[in-house]
Formats: sequence, structure tokens, C-alpha cells
Amino acid sequence: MPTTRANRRRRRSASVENNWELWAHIEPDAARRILLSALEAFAARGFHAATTREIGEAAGLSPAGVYVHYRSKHDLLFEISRIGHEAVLVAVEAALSEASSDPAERVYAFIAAFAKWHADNHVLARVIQYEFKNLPTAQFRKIVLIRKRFESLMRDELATGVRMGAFEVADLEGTTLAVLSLCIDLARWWEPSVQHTSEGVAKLYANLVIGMLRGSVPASFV
Amino acid sequence: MPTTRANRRRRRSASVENNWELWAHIEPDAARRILLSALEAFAARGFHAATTREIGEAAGLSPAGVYVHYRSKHDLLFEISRIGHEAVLVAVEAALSEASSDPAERVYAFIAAFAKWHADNHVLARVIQYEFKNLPTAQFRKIVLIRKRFESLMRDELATGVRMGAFEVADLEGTTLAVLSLCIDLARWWEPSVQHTSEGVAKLYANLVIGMLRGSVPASFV
DNA sequence: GTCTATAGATTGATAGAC
DNA sequence: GTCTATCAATCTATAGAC
Repeated sequence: MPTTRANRRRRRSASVENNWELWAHIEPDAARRILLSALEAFAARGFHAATTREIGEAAGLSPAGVYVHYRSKHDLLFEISRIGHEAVLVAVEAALSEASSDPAERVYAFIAAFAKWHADNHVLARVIQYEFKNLPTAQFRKIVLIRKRFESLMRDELATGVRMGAFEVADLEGTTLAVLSLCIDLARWWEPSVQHTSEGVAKLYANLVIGMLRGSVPASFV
Repeated sequence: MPTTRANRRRRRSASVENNWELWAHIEPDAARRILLSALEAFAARGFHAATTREIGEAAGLSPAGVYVHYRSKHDLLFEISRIGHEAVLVAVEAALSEASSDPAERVYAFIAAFAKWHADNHVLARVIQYEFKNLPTAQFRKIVLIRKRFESLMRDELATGVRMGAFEVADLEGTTLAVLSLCIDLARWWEPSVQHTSEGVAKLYANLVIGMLRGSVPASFV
């Protein structure tokens, strides 16, 4: 079956419909289509398995057309990673800024926003959590800088809660990593379904984390 | 620098020293070396980025030498995935069989064993949690069958705990996935360090999960 | 069982016409 | 900005000598 313009996919992907404004500003139109088809390909098959040919074709372009707008396949991954990381940081910071100073409320808001973002954007989340490791060193380091912000934000919230007597946390660093890790892993398995909405998983996860932080009861079997 | 027999890596990898008995039975010796170098390569660079050339070289063989013992690169991934999944299932079932009938003790034992295995075997865990998705359909399905056992085991433990009044779980299916997910994500980020031992993270995670299951306190901000 | 040599296919990226 | 055509490199896997 020969490739024709007619059978090239142009439909706006379901995976970005939840967050179209993330991509709407990218110009020209072909550059955005390329970035979105790269996102789909990287998420579905992994960075190395995805080919520039399939990315171009899904964007309605020839294999060479990709390189008019992006210098390399790595640049596509970097742009996607940068946009994704900045977006989830914005989501978390917005949730925190709307929360009161109550430690439990703030952690609840953080986790609910972080988990909901990973569910709503699970295709993008898969790329920014697993594929960004394939970036060249210089680009990789820029992304790591953003990632450290999340750990820092959560660690501060937990430390404040402990200081105010709201939380009982035996291992601050380990617990920080654990609660972020719980949400990040949504990128691996989460799919929207009738039973599970992103709002539902956000509330569930926020409540589970609040439970984690109330301190351990002495158990005879420990 | 030409490849010589002398500079080919033959050293037993650090990543398997925690669980040498997993691989000790594989014969002949070259087949085991190939499987272990494939494990290292798949974990470090991903299935598609790892080449059969580097796998052969790290095993002290020519590129063609790999195919004397394995029919394809996919077969290497399947063998690693099968061995890994069966090993973690054995670890969890052993922990459960040694626990009493107290629901909290059983969940504690499950999580501690599951988390410790992912920490101790974090290189192997990375392959069985992320790379197994690259398997051909028939092999993929066989692995999925094993994976469903974990969900089933944990769901049963939680359901029993709820029935006995030990746990308060609003969403049984979601909580099952969440507590497994928490441990699985250790494969993504965990590295042994001075601050974090596998025993430490196992106890931390088991305590955090027990905290999750004590039920939510009504919170004004929810 | 291991090698050298290579087939056969695919890849990321570029050259140059329009 | 997009195309056709193609290069140079790389990949998995096989053939056949030893």
C-alpha cells in the first residue's frame, strides 16, 4: 500500500486533548504536528524504537521534512521533555499557591495535582519519566535541574509538617522519594477507564499519602 | 583499540551478586555470560538501544557467538523476563508463607519482600518492569500471566484485611495497584547508597503501606 | 562451539531541485 | 518549506570454515 497524503494521520491525538494548550503555541503548524507525532511514537515504542520516518509520516511529511523544523531526533525528545517538565511544575506550584498553610492540606493539594497530571497526561508523562534518560548529557542536565525542584518542594512540605507536629516521618528523604515515586509510576500503568478517572486516582492517592504521614503504630510483628 | 580476548569483560557483574543463584544453573557457561551481559545492556540502555554485538563482546564472544545459544535478541529478553518474574513471585510467596494470619503482618511481609527484591535486584527489576513490553505477543502474554498473580495475591490480602476489620480501604482495586506500583517504581530510581539499604527501604515502604491502610480521617479540606 | 565474513534490511541525516 | 533521492552507518541474523 503506497503512502498517500490521504492516509497520513492528521487527527488530533486523544493523548493531547486533555492539555491542548501545552502545544497550541508551537509554530509553524508542521513543527507542532511533528512534535506531537514524536510524542506519540516515543511513548508507544520508546525513543530508540521510534523512527524519524514514522514521525514524519504521522505528521503528514516526508522523512526529510522533519529536519526542516528540528535538527535531530534528540532535539525532538528534548523539546517534549522540557515542555512536559515545565507543565507539571506549573501544575504543582499552582496547587500549592491555592492551598492554605495547613501542612496536610498542602501535601494533599500537591499529591492530588501531581497524580492528576500524570493521569491526564499519561502519554506525555511516560516520555518525560522514562525516555528523557536517552538525552545527550547537556540536555539531560537541564531536565534534571527541573526534576530536582519537585523533590525540593515535597521535602520542604514534609519538613514543615513534621516541625508543626502534623506529620510523623521517620525518614524524610526516603518518604519524599516514596510519595513522588508513587505518583510518577502512574505514567507506567495508568489508563483512563470507566472505573478510574484522573480525579478519582488523584483523591485516592492524596488520601493514601496523608495516611502514610500520620506515623506508624507500634506493631508487634515489626 | 582492537578487540582482544584480554580486554573483554568477564568480571561477575555487581548487579547480579545479590542473587547469583538465579543464574548459576544456566549451562553452558557461555550461555550464562550472554544472558548476564544482555541483562546489563537492556537495563543500562534499553532493549532497542542494546546491540547483539555489545552483548556478545561483554560475554567474551563474537557477534555470531550469541546465536549459538539463543535464537534471537527477543529470546534473550524473554529468558531474562521469565527468570526475573518467577524469582520475585517466589520471594513474595515465601514471605507470605512465613507470616501469620494477621492481615497487617501479611501485608507488611508482602511489601517488605516485594520492595526488598526490587531494591536488591534493581538492574533485573528494570528489565522486567520496563523492557518486557518489547516482547513479541506470544512471549508477552506468558509474562503477563505471571504479573497478574501479584495483583491477585495483594488484592486477596487487602480484601481479607477489610473483611476482618483490620483495614479501611475505600477503593480495593485502586489501592491494590497503588501499593504494588509504589514498590515497582523502585526499579526506576533506586540505587544502593550509604543512606539507603534494601532492608531500610523495605521496612520504610512496609510501614508506609500499613499507614495507607488504616483508613482516612475526615479532613476539612477534602 | 566459536570464528570470519557478509547478507539484507533499516536507520538518522543530508544534498539539491522546486 | 517540502519534496525525491540517497549516503554512510548500523543493525540482526545467517553461511560456512574450522
